[in-house]
Amino acid sequence: MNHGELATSLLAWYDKSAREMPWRVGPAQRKAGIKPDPYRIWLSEVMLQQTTVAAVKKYFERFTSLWPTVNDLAAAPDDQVMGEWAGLGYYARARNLLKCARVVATDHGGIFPQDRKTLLSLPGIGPYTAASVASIAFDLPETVVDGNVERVMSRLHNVHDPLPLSKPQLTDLATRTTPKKRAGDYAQAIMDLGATICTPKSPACGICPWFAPCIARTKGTAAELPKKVAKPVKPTRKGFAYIARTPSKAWILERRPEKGLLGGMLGWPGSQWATEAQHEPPFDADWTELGEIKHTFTHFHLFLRVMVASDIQNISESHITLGANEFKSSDLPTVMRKVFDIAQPNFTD
DNA sequence: TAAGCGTGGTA
DNA sequence: TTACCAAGCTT
Repeated sequence: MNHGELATSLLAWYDKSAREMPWRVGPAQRKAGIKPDPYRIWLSEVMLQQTTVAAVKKYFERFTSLWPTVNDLAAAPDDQVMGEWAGLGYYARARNLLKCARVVATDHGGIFPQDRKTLLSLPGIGPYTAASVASIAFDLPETVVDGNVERVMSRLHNVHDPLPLSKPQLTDLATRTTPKKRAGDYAQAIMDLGATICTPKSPACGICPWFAPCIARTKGTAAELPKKVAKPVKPTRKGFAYIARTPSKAWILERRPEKGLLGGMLGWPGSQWATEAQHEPPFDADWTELGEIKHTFTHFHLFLRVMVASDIQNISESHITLGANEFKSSDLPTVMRKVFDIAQPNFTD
């Protein structure tokens, strides 16, 4: 089966089984002349970076409700955007999302550039997202290469070289299969295929539109591809988190530095996170230990002992105080929300 | 260039 | 319970 036939058979499958998503313009709608909104495509693609469709849906609805256009988002306050992103993870995405929105609003008159190279120059847009916006939003024949495409290509061509070493080869194979027409539908089709049929474990080869041409299926190696370089074991770190309020019942928090872990997010004052936990309170108080939370980040496990105190007056300038009307635990990154959930019963009024 | 960067679902 | 995994980008 040649590349043209591969694309044709995949598009035929997509025409009848495309999944519905809040940001998606389906194949029937496209044929009726409906074009996607580039802002919504870009926003969804940034949210979908390393994140499941199920997790993204609520955030996408919330963001587009609050900010229907890129100009609206560009005008939003940083703190509000970070708070709305809380829980979705990879917070550099939110910071770059705002930067990108402001570049598009200011330098491009609120109109997204269409070509892949200009898109690639924008904050938070890398090779995958540039190709996905160009193809899905503008129907340009660019090739998306995400984890799904890597997996599908490695199986279709029975590539046993491990990722990420094999990525250039898989990218080349994907590029040769991308059709000049209906590139947007094709990009979504191949990712749908990876997400629903050519899954990491137990692929459903029996109902795959590429059953016949798939070499790994023929050889019986589909489920073991793609090979990946083994990842190192995650180390464990420990620390303390400190929750307290002022006499007027305002919560005492801090804004984390822009760069690094949970950059730009709200958090509770805490100790260093190290091999052994060290009690390093942010201010003198009668601290009580309430319990411990466990949280796993991309590259380490964390145990935090939750300490509480009341009626704190000696606040430093590095702290942020938020009254009951201003503070929402949903503005916190998940690890900090876990800490709050332990402490909250101790603060009844 | 390889490491740093979240979270929730799943087996 | 742990390890793996998901529509990656930045430095």
